[in-house]
Amino acid sequence: MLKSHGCGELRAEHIGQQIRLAGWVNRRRDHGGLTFLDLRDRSGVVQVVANPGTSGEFHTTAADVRAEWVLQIEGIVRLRPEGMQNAELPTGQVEVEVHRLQVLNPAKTPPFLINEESEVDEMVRLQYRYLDLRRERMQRNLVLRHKVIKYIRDTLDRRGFLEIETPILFKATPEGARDYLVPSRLYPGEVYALPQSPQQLKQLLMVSGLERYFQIARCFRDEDQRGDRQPEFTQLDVEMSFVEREDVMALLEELYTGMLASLFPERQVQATPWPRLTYPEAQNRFGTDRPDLRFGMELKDVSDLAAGSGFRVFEAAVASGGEVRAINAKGCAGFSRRELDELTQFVASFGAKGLAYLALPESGEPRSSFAKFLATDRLEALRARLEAEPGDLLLFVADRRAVVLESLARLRSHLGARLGLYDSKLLSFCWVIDFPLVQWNEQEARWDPSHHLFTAPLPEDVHLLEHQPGRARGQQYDVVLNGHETAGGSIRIHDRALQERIFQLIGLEIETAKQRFGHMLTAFEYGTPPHGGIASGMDRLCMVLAQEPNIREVIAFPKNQAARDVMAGAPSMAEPGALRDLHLQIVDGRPGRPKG
RNA sequence: GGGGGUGUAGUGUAGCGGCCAAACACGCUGCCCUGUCAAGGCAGAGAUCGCGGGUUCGAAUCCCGUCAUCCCCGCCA
Repeated sequence: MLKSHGCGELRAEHIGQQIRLAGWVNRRRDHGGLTFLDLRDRSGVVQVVANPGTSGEFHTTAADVRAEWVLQIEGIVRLRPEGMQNAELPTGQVEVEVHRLQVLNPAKTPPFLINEESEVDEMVRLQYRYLDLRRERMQRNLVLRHKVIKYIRDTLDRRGFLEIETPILFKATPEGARDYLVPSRLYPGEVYALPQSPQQLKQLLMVSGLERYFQIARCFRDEDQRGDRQPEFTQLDVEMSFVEREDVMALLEELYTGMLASLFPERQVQATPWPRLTYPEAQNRFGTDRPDLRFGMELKDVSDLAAGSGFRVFEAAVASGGEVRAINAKGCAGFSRRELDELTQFVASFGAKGLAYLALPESGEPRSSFAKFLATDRLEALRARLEAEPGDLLLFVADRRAVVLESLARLRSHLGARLGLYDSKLLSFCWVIDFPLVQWNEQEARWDPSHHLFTAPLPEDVHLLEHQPGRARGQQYDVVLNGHETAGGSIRIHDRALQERIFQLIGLEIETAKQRFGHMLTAFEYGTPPHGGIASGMDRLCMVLAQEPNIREVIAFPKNQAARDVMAGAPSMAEPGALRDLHLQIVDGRPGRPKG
């Protein structure tokens, strides 16, 4: 080893020891006759001192080095002189007196500062990701991610789970997200698909009798990006045999609760055990199936008060089968016209045709877009329902139910963040259960599975499949963390006949199903144990734990918004020979861009 | 596919029709300096204001287009 200690490990107990260090120059403070170098490696930073008296010729070398040069240093750990200790630094009691200094590698001046947490344009960070990863923030995040995954592996191992790898080259499934396809060289026109998740494979492992499987699985989906969505992402994938819904839920809750206690004891969890909401309850109270429970501002149905109120917008919505709902933005009665316009524009992007308001100032007359149409007793009833006090601002959307829920749910999160209604360090988990098994797809005029097509219905709801499929609940469960969908799973169908009824229900011809899932259906005929599982997004979990605004900050080499790797320049144009091998011809599209 | 924001030295920003052959901070280069730790002092280099076109007597500044990037909608079983 080129070093005997990590820079950040040195303490008073090392005083007097002859040691070797190797690392990067974090900072140089040159006083002419005396030169300080902060030497950095993954373990931290320690001050190194060179002067002509103790370091001889190496003092000159020390004066010549620059930030990010790679050095090896031999020297003695000294107690720092009285008054020169640095309480800010874990190694601040000591310093290393240089006896020998070797430049292992000089460095160009980096495009941005490595040694401080300055804001840098993300494109530059991604282009020089290897330098960005040298910075404290990213090292901290990667360590956090490692610890999270290590904890999961250790704990599941102790609980009898096997970690089993599944193929990256697999079979395309037209349902769901767009697949990444890999053309086959050996079979013209045929393709592999990268898995959107190991869903089918883990169920087959249950058929195989492995009973308890998990994997830290890379998943691929060729859809447009978001701050919390990358083309490839990592899931904790779990599947268990001979379990019921409660068993899987208990496993994941214990796993995460234990992890937080063990790795993040300082982080406050809002409630344990995690609250449970049924899907209808989540929809009704928060307008979404991934409610952020860190704050209130629940949606209140005021359709009954809106009907026949005299305000045509409200009346019309209710009369045509829609709803009127409202939220109470506490203390926001002072919002300006401009601010209200902004909120209106905000909900408009989710389909709301308008945003009615009733502002109740501390003093003076209420301001409202509709109050003049309403009788006093109706206004009073509205105030009462929304528990409005002087200073509050009530915001109403009247529309189709789906639009009302969506736009108010979004408005609620928007306001929650904007008004700082919660402690951003707080962790608020909840379960959402009892999802409808299938949802009506208006465009295609058919029933679509709301989770996936192997999800089992609740036993007591099976009879509904025939005539009221929309009312049948699935044995599905989602974990929501601070408004982010963090995990989701279900008990699967292990009965061939029931599986075929589901195919029938969602309009999947049995022949088509056989083509796509024949291996599954056949497998299920050979003694399938009842089984279920869950999958949890590691990137989103780590993002929340690291308190980062997007998952790129917890991924070593992420793609940008346009799904490009700006460091390596991927994707890039294929060599003509490679295309020929793959039996491919480019018939359309822009020629490739030069790599960044 | 659509909407919005941003683009000015290496980095972060200011300037938003003439006072700008562009300012500040950090970084960088050189010199001075033996107790600093965001070291300090002095001197200096570094930008055709993303790109193209237009309006104007005059454009970093206004308009159009384009590219890049971020956020969002659609999409993501």
